[in-house]
Amino acid sequence: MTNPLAAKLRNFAPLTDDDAAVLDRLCADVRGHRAKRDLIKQGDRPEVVFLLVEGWACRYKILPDGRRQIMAYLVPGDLCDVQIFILKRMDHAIGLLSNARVAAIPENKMVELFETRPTLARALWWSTLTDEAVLREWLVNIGQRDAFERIAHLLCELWVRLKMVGMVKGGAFAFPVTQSDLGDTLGLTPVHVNRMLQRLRGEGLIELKQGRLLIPDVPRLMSVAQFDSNYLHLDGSEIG
Amino acid sequence: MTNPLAAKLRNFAPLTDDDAAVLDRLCADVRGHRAKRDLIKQGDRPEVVFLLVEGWACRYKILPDGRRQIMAYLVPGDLCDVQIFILKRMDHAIGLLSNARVAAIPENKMVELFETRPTLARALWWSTLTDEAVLREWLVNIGQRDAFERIAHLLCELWVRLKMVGMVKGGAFAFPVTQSDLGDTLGLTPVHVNRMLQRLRGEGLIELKQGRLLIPDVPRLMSVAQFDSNYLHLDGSEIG
DNA sequence: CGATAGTTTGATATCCTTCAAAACCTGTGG
DNA sequence: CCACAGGTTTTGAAGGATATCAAACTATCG
Repeated sequence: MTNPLAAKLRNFAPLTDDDAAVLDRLCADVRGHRAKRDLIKQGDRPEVVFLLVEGWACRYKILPDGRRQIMAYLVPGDLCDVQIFILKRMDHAIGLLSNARVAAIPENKMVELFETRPTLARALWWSTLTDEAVLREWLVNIGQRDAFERIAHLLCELWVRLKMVGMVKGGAFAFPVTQSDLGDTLGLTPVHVNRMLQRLRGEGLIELKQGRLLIPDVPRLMSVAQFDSNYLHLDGSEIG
Repeated sequence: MTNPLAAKLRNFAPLTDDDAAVLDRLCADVRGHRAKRDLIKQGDRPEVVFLLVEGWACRYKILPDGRRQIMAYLVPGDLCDVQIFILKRMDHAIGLLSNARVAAIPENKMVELFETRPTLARALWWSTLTDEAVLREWLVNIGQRDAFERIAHLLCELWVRLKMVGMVKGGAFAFPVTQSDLGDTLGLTPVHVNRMLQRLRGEGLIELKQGRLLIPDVPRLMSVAQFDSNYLHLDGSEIG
């Protein structure tokens, strides 16, 4: 299978075969992990950069009283924390939402790449800047939209991001996220998430079966969500 | 007055006088601006990096139907978007919450600093990483806490951040944020913000007069907010 | 000193939560 | 290959936090 990070970065700028080969070599150390395991825990000292090759993960924080907030989804092609070595301790955890294959990239390889590969370096900066833009958009989502729009908006974003790495097939993608997870990302109870998903299905906006999510009419879902993909900065891509 | 950026960065690592002088020279082009003006608008092509020297600003986004979400506060010492030149267009705006003095730093000066001043470069990376951590914590705040805790948490954060740049005097700081602004940052109506502020005052947690906010008992406010300053990564500082 | 922006108050509506239980999957082990 | 276990989804009823609307009050600034 082709490297999902390369696929993603090509949405920013073209890469040479040489660049792509460098990215492949980054993934020398790929391992399989089971769902629900933590890749890093809150308080850990960061030792490597993780690259998700297959499966889904999330950043999350647990409050003292047990409430959980998910702050990002990581899908294939996503790196976590290119710069992380500057900080002494993780202020949040990264956990797996599904079984996954994950590459661990040591600091020195990362530094070397940034120093010797300006095109790739720029593309990686682009990807961290858009990660941040996604975070900002999630804040808008929770802060301003009601439950129905919130879920719709998140699904639109995931559709675009998975499209970038070629993981949307026939308008559908694998969706290993429980309604409880959705609640913890959107600041809603699982019960209410359930009712809103029913409404989305009822209105023909999504179909959900056996862990795959189908969006029959993407523009329609985008319009109910007031989704505007600008924040993903896909200038160099057909998806926009 | 001493450069607030230098003050801030010293919470990460000690700086030499030489380093501080470099930072001072960055602020060659400082201008006064009036409250409510935008420093940059959504869709603009970024041309300079802004450094807030005096006053407050915020990042915000306006939805098509007029709802506004504030996604960050910028206080003295805060830079916006060190890396911004990689992106073609701003996906959000930066507006002033008060009259302010702002330095505009051209791209080449910024690049030069990163290439010739490794200590400062590391400190600036630290500051952008903590900006991101703040954004994540805001998501936790809106997603998981109720209105009362949300406001309390935000005020604790501002207390710490302003303390870092020496702007807390006698337990109080200037607070030019309207209740409407607060509503737009916390996903609440101004009416409800008003009632929660009354409750905070009623319980003796804050005092608010003539645009200054006093926190008589910081640990107590932190405890009602479940505030834990870890996410600000103040390892090298007394504030923690 | 008037105009404008910001704060405060009250009454009513609603979205979302809470609690509790039933139904439904999915994977695992016998 | 079936049966069971645990997690996940679904349903219903009732309560609570926050929104909405509208108006009065109070600062602030030119």
